[in-house]
Amino acid sequence: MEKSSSTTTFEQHLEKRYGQVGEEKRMAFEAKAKAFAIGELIKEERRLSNMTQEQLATKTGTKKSFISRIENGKSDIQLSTLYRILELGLGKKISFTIE
Amino acid sequence: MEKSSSTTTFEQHLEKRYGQVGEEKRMAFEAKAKAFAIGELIKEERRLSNMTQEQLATKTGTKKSFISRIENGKSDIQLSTLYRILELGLGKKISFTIE
DNA sequence: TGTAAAGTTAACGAATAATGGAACAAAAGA
DNA sequence: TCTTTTGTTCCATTATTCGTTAACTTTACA
Repeated sequence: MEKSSSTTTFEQHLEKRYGQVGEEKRMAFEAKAKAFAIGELIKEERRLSNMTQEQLATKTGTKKSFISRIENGKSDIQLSTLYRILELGLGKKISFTIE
Repeated sequence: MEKSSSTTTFEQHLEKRYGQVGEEKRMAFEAKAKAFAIGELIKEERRLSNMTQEQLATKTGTKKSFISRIENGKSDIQLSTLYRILELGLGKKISFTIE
């Protein structure tokens, strides 16, 4: 069920999570859904690394409560936070694709 | 000189801008350099779209001064800001790759 | 050259992310 | 079931982005 490594567009995440919806409705929760999608990605990677939220938190110098909020898309995090979690915490390389 | 569309890792951006450097030195300015790299990406895309900072700012509901700060890596922006600029402002789709 | 357009920087409040702690809920194991 | 681990939510405080104006610098071009 877990993907081991992936390129995931936000649209794909939306699709996977909410299914096909109208363009208008989509716009409504897009921002929230995107934050959620990033969180989902982090959660997946963390689990693949066999880490608890607390371990990830310790490694990135924060607390498990913060990790939880991020994974559940409840925080509009800064780019540096994203890097810290993914690279420092999970040892992953992250890159952007713009098209 | 301008790339029309691209997948760019932060490392590639670092290489392009600072050349090969020692691992320790790199760590020192990594965060700053990454913010800068994102800014560079945005600047490239904006220029390819033949827009001024002011036009981009208007389109995304902010001011040119803020766009300038972002493009020059002086602000550790939030994810929502990144989407707003790239998608709403420049009509680009952005996706992440984690490896 | 001079002038206007485009871009940069500083400074300021307002909004909000980041942080830490604690209490609670859910999941996993014995 | 009981116990422990793991994860979630809430609260208060601190730190920083965001939005904005204004002044300054650089670039473009007649």
